[in-house]
Amino acid sequence: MKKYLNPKELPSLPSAGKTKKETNEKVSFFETVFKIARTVPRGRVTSYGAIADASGLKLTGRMVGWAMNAAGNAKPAVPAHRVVNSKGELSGRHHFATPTLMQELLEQEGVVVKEDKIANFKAVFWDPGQPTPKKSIKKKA
DNA sequence: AGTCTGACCTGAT
DNA sequence: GATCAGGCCAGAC
Repeated sequence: MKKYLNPKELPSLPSAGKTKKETNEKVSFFETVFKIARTVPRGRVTSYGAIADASGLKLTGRMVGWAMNAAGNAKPAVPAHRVVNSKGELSGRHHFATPTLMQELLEQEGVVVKEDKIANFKAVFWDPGQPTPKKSIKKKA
């Protein structure tokens, strides 16, 4: 539930990367997430958790989704539409320019979306940490 | 410095 | 099998 009683605006969003001192060479985890997100080939989708794990950092699914927010501001554009939750649902579709844009983009890439969910999620799933999917979607350590 | 949020995930009931 | 609750890290007020 949102407690934003004050309609000031959306909850502060990091400046798409350079939140602190951009003068510092230390890059934000945002770029890391973007880089992995771009690793997903066309027609494939991945999950937030997978990116978080593949990032090598201690990032969690929330951080990934959060970073995806800045994805729209990142350049080149990050294929956030290829990133869904572990259930294969287009959880972030509502955050796109239009709630249907995400599905449209996926369909354009050949991904079958049904009821805001990836039809053959297991089939189109792509693990950034394991580019050679055999059969197991879960890649427990 | 403390609090709250966040496009989530996993385990437990 | 479905629903509930907790936990996770990082950033902004």
